[in-house]
Amino acid sequence: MPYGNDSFTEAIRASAGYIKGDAMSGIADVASRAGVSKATASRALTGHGYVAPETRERVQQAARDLGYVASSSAASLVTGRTHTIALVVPRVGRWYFGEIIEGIERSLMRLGYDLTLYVAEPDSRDRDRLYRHFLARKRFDGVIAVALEPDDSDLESLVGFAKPTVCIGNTLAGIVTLGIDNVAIGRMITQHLLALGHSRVAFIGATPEGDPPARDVDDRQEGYVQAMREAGLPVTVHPSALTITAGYSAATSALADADARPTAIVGACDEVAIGAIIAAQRLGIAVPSQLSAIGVDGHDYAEMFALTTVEQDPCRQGEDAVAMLMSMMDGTQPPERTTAPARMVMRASTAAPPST
Amino acid sequence: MPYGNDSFTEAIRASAGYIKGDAMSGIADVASRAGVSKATASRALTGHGYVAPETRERVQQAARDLGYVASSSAASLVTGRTHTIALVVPRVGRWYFGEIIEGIERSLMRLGYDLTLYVAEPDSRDRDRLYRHFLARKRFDGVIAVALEPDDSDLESLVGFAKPTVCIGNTLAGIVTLGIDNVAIGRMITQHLLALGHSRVAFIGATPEGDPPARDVDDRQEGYVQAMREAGLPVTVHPSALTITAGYSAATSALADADARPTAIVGACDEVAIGAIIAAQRLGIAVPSQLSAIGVDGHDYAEMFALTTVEQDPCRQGEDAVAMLMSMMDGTQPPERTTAPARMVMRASTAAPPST
DNA sequence: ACGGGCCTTGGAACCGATTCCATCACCACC
DNA sequence: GGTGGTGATGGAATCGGTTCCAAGGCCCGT
Repeated sequence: MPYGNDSFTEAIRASAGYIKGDAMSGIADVASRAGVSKATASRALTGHGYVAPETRERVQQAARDLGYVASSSAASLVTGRTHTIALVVPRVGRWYFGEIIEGIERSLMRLGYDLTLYVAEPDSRDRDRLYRHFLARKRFDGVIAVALEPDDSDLESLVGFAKPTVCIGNTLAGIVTLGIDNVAIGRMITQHLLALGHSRVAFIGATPEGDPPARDVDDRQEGYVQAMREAGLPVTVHPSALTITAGYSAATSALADADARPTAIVGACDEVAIGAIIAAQRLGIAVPSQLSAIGVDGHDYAEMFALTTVEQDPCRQGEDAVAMLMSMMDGTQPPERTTAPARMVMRASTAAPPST
Repeated sequence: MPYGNDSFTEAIRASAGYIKGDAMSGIADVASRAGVSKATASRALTGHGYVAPETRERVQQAARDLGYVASSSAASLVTGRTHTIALVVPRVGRWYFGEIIEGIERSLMRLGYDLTLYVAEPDSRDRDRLYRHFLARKRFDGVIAVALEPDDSDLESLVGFAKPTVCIGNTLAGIVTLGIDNVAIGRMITQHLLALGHSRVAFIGATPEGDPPARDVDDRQEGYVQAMREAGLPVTVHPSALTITAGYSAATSALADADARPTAIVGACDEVAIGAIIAAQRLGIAVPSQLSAIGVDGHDYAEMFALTTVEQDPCRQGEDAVAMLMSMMDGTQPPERTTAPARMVMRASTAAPPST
């Protein structure tokens, strides 16, 4: 007798802790309990093809009775669908990424999809493994990538997977993209400060030397530079990682020289701007009367620090990305570039510069 | 001729964007290119069973030539292994959870495992779906759950999955658990304040009415209560969510009454303690001369706020949880309860109470 | 009454791997 | 020389679903 006979499998199941073969029944069990063939049972449960309503009900009842759960390996083997979405993020710690993840997760859960999470810094050596090994297995029906900075060969393999792909927060040629208009926002917040009368405006949050590139903040910086140039004002840029702590350090040194001190600071993101506000407080520089600060994101903590900022909704962007992916899987191609909404929120961290 | 004949599948593949059938070759292709049977090819690639070294090399070369990637659905169907770990967290935004996720992800990536992420608030109605639908599919070889608060029926199904399970940060009967000793830490930080001479010590961060329970902070609170009782001092507890913002609000009202104001605050976690420090600053209460604050976690921002705290390493805990899971899959049962290390870090947020 | 279309169902092929079992070669040792 | 053990390999069964195809029943229009 071939392996896999009943008593053998039964023993395995028992040893694995299943209750009297109650769990782990296959579609054949469901079919026989409902008095139909496997084919009909499958149709009844998946909803594909014709099944008499009365038969469907009987099959579903049988499935319920047995606690039947379809084996997704078996199903994917033949359908090619995994009901899984792969999500690639550079990190999970930052507020922005956390919000996106939660938005995506919530949507997927509603749709019955699993989320496979890959965390890979753009420059890390894990990245190669990610593309050649993990993504290459194609255990997903679609990919959402956040702030992705692939090199050419990465991009090639990404396209080669031939799966629907949506990128959040970064524009990549040939890939559907969703995100705010960072250049425009960089201009907008800078111009807001200029309109208040500031002329010594510094940008904090440029990508530090040696760090992986981050297109989104680079674009905001670009917007700042454009606005300053157009106004004929000098550009001052300070590198900083995108955390409160890093923003604090960068701002502390940026504010050190009392003579050349800026009267306003553009933070690459809210974390940086908040760090700058805290730095100013510690240095005894009043905000906003002596120093204005503005950020981008709409971070949870922005209101508490009375930070004027441009709010975006990354959670919503995650949900939208999922919706776009689903429509792509149905054959509808969304526009290659969607601009997510953002709106400026005035708070008490910006004001006219000191009259001196 | 049955469906699935060559020209048909070829057409499908072509329409899906594959390059000349170059990609998507099966193990049969590899086998025939290497001049061996499927069985031998499988053994050569998986490393199970006898294969002549020279043959193995030939098969591997053939696989490389064809860009062969095994179908994991097919493999799981027969082996029952998915090479996936399910992770259940209540949220991703908080620092603690983010660190754990990153630690787990890093370990799993090294091991070639995928991570499926489920975000489910303990009390949400998604929770039912999580247990009955998502986890029931058993598309994983093991589960890591963080700060899980399952009800009895949830727990029953969790055990019923008969898969290795590790819980971080919360003790559950019959489940392998990893985490710091929250009660002891609650006592320790309270006693630290008492030793400095404080007698009006308030705890901020009790679970607000109606919020899902959180055993870890409840235990810290329990430690605080024990220490206060032992010292014969009155207990004061303020509810607060576990964020800087919430801690700020809670502390603001806790510090409002200048007469009965505490001289020291125990934060349920660092976020709350930091919120309290900010609140004190805004109220013009000097830290630490007029108010001491202490937290738990070792948050990224703790140093910046000079916060005395008890550091833990959730990232490391994530890595350890993965290691425990792997050993369980090899048949080694780790101890049911492992206490993760934590150490107190003295900074400038704690001092003797004002002499008045 | 008959051909055609629509439901409904069952039998069997199929997805792509893994692994059991049998076979065979080879060597060692009694 | 025969027996036994180990290494290497291939054929075929198997995992558990999904879907193609054939077949039968029914209703409708002519």
